[in-house]
Amino acid sequence: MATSGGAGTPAGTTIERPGGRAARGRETDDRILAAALQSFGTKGYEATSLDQLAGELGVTKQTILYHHSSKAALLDAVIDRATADLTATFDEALRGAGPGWERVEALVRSVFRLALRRPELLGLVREVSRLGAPASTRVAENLEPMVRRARAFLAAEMDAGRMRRSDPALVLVSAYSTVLGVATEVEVLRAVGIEPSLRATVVRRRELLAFLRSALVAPTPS
Amino acid sequence: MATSGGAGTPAGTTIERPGGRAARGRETDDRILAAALQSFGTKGYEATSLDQLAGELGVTKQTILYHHSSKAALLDAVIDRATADLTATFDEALRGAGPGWERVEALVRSVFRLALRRPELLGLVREVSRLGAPASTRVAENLEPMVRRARAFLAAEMDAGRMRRSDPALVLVSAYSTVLGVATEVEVLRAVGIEPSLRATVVRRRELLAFLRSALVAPTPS
DNA sequence: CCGAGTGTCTACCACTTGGTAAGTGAAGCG
DNA sequence: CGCTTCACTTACCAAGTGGTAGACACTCGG
Repeated sequence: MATSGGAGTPAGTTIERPGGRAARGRETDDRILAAALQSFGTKGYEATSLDQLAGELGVTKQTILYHHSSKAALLDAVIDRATADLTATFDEALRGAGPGWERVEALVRSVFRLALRRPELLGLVREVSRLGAPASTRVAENLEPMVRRARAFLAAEMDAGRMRRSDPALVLVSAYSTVLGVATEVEVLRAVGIEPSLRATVVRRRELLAFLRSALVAPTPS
Repeated sequence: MATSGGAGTPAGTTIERPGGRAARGRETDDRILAAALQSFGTKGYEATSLDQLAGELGVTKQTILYHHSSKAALLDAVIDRATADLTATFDEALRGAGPGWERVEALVRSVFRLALRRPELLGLVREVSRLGAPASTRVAENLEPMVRRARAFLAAEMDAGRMRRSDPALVLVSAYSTVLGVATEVEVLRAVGIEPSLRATVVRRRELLAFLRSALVAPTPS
């Protein structure tokens, strides 16, 4: 019932906003991308159908295919937007942070905030890494600058003797897995008897930081 | 061509083995479960179709549905088998291990061996935790004894002062995420420039153990 | 006011999905 | 022998899947 047919705006009434005709298209595309990100990131790519996506938007599937030539192309666009969001978020978080360990803390805080407020972003990363190439390659490329900076940071900290010496790339993967896991693996947490709640999440973040700190920071030569 | 029609055994020739008629059914079901585990664990549940699964087995889809009333039921059966395998593998690994940290090492070694030899097992765990209930509940229930033992182990080590004191459940999740991530997240590893190879895997395991050891073991009061 | 272009819709399409109904052949049992 | 049961098949089906073709409405530059 009326999933299509312009239920959003009264028939014939086209809103006249600055930008005019072309702006409506971009606005629709924005909504498409937002809904697709939500669905891909939480339900998964295969489990999301264009029909159902269109239904949620009050639009027909063909409108989606007008803006993105195929489902795969839509995923690419979603990835681009999501990775841009991620980079921006982390840049923002790091802008205010001081040097050294503070930066790690800022990043972890940022991830936990994302896990609460925009779980679909982290979900998409997981989903795409599961899907493999070519989608995963795209994510990797988009995040490459961030990854490189992170690796350089770790290397510098190790050189300065503030972090335990080892392969920065491997440490990065370990830390990544740990953080993303603790922040997002709801089912695993439930399995060990941790129900999701705001209070519990704060505790979890604190414990995770302690875990990471022990794992990374060089033993002080007292 | 000839995906169906008993291409496996010459028409009319029914193998007369001890066990006879009823044993053939169990054998087919074994092959079904093995193929389903493989596909669910590597390609994913939704990305696996019964038709294609049947094709690989040289059997019709209806044969699968004869043994398992639905795709979901098949997943349940696969989960039961996989979790039993996992439990057996880890029990075996722990049987020979000594006390304390040696047990963690034995477990990590075990996970890495699985990642190389039976990646579909670990893949299924990831996949199911992604799918959520009711499948994830089943995994959780099946692995509950193991989880409980692990938590008790951690608690005991902390009590004995050999491990850094903190919430055993949270430490378990952290360690779980780290180990499974480093062992199985091929795409993430590729993203930081680590191509999968046997040599690299050994190095990865050693570094991971160092990472875990720093994270978990209590600082010796020297 | 006209023609081009943009954004969206209706109407299809070929194909695949999980699942049902009904049957077939062989083995086991009285 | 006939009857049942087991293992499996052929033949379908309704409901989706991603994707194409073509029309319609509406806006804007000329």
